[in-house]
Amino acid sequence: MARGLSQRAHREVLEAATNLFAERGIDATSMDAIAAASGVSKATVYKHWADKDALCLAVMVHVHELDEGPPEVDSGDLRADLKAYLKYQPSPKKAAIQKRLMPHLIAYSARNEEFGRAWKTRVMERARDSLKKLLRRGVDRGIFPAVLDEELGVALLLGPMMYRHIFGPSVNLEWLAEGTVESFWLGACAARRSGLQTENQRAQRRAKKDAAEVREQKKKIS
Amino acid sequence: MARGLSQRAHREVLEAATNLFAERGIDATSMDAIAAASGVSKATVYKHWADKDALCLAVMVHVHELDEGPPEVDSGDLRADLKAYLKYQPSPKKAAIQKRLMPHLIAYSARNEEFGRAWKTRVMERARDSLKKLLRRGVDRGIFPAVLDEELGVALLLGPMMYRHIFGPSVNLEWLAEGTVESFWLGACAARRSGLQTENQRAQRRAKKDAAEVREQKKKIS
DNA sequence: ATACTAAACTAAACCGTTTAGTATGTCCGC
DNA sequence: GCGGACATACTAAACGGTTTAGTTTAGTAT
Repeated sequence: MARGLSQRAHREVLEAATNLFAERGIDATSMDAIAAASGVSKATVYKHWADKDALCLAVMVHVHELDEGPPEVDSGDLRADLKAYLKYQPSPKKAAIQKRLMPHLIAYSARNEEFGRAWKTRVMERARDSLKKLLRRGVDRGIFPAVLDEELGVALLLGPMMYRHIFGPSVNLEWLAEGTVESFWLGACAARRSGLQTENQRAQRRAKKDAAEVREQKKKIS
Repeated sequence: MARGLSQRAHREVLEAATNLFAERGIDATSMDAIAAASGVSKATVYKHWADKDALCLAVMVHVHELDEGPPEVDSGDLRADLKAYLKYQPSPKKAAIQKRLMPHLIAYSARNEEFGRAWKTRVMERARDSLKKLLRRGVDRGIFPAVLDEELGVALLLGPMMYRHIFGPSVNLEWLAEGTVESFWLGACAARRSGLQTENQRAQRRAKKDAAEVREQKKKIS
């Protein structure tokens, strides 16, 4: 055997592609431009990735991996932990790149079905999982109502941050995170007191009950 | 003189461009494709608009004008009105087009600074104004705390809907709207009871006080 | 007189491949 | 351990074929 693929070239191309994508958009960035910017020959780029889509996916994974995500702390003060989670920003520079990259990723996802699915699950699933874990912590400690819908909770907490991300970088991040958690907190606690139950919860209970009945039926048949 | 520019051609091209943009994205839609789809010759398209960017802008304005926005009802039940507002979708067909167009608009805005600002203010300002009006109604009727921050309220209500719009069309719109309003409602009422005051409110009060002092000073001088 | 169509045309950009030649890491015989 | 042989990743450059934005031309319809 002989040499393996150059780590250096790989890294350099990813770096350049990330910057160019963030700066000009994905469609407006040619493979030639990436090769030129990275100082790696185009032929080599095509040795590392089959086509532009593959490179694109790699860039997204790369960017995503750079972002180690918010630390999962448990300070005992859940409300503070939630706020800290929403306030988290990866790093001064990385944040800027991610911010500029996001719109193009969204658009690209809208056009490329497969890529879109991969990206959404990969990127969002982590954030959602982390948040869900925090929410469950609240339920376990009896702070939130036991029937709290996790999907809804994630939307309520992540939504406003996304709104800001796309439409209003004018609004202060810290302040928005505070307000979002504060409102959610009050709402959740109020819901716990009143023993509220959402439509979705009811639907899920119905579904569960139906499933149970179906199982019952099947049992009888077999 | 002779004939003026054909209204029919103008309309037809806008229509075709809108659909193609929504369907394939802006970059992936060629002027040839637009001309072909509209049944208008390419030369004529270039008689109506100087270049692709001009047509692009016209499409955005066109789409935006099509959307008449949610009706401003006042049923007496504010909570129901809020839900109705968030649930609103323009029309079975228009909604689909706007939904598909949105990601591309976001990306286009990210690349075209000037267009981005114009679009964001145009599109968002209306939604925000409508929502703010609803919120003020709640404050006036003593349902929400008097110190309710409108900017925060808009983010809390619109954010989750946007989150769904981009990441989770899987989540049911009606259900999400219900949950969002319900949580906001509980949170706001709880805040009213506890007489809460957000950071931003405090900052604004400080600013107002400062401004008043400045005015006082100026008065003395003049 | 001018808005239109249809079609050809230009000039440039793009993706992805290929070619020719260079550099570099691995393995084998010694 | 060492040096040459070999395999292969690399560079630079060009190329093929397609696609694009935008123009032009010749002719038709209003």
